[in-house]
Amino acid sequence: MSLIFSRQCEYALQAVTFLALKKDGELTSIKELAGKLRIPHHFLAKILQRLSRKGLLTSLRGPTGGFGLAMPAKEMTLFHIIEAVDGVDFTQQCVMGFPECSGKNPCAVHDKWAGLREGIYAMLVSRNIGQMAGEMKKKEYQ
Amino acid sequence: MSLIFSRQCEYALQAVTFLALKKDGELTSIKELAGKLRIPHHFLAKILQRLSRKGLLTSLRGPTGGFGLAMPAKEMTLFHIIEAVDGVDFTQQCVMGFPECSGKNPCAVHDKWAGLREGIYAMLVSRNIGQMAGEMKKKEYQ
DNA sequence: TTAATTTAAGACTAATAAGTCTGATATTAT
DNA sequence: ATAATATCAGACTTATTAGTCTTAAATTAA
Repeated sequence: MSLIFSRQCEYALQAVTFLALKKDGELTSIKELAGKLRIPHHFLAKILQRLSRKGLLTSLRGPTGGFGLAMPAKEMTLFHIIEAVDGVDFTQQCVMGFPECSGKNPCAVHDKWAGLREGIYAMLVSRNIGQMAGEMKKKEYQ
Repeated sequence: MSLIFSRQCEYALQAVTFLALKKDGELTSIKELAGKLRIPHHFLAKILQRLSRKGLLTSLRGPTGGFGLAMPAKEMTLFHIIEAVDGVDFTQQCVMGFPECSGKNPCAVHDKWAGLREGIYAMLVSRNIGQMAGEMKKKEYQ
């Protein structure tokens, strides 16, 4: 299997995008999120709690409780989420896994990959959750 | 964790590159490969057998036996190896994992990612094992 | 022919990611 | 106060990937 981000990370992005569609300050329960996004309830809970501890979400217990964005959606980049959930090791290692590969001793795709990776990074820091949510709204996902 | 290719796939690329450094038609044992590349012997065996079944390597049993490339190194692309080991699902799915995301109904990074993915694909089909091996030789890896 | 060496094959274990379950704690409304 | 509802926390199970072990079959050389 080839992939870039973990399933946890994908779920995180989807959940946060969903939250960005809500009114400012409004809280959404795990139950609603899990139901709408078809994500296992308790699994999603762990992910949201993690984002909460990282300061990306706010949470409140009890009835009327739930989760909400801890900052304006336009300020929360994809990179924020990915960094919090998966970490950013992919910006370091050799794609081909050659142990000796480095800037001083590059493999044959080292420089090419560095360029592509830079492109991925640029995408992740330039796109924000607000844009993701905007596209959702436009296409009438919900 | 963020990654692109599985460890099996990385090992495969390294092993095939090593084989490309050998004289044409020369066979190399798993023992030598595993030792030089620091890959678990039996794990590597599975990988090489798979590449063999896929027609990318030739193999021979017994003393003086081993594995060799089934085609000229210049004709074997990175994509050949990756396709054989990991498959090429990454060329299909939405990076963010949005289930509804498609060409008709793109997420906010759909088109941007399509471009980056195309760049990755282009790299994989344009670079061959001969080039990887050439870089190895030049930098005196062995 | 026999012993040594190597790939072939598949069952087995270990590590990690994904997902489930249970109980505690906080908050709200009755 | 009490019941209902929600997050919080952690142990637990399942699925997948990584890695190990054992035996068989093929090939070579003495």
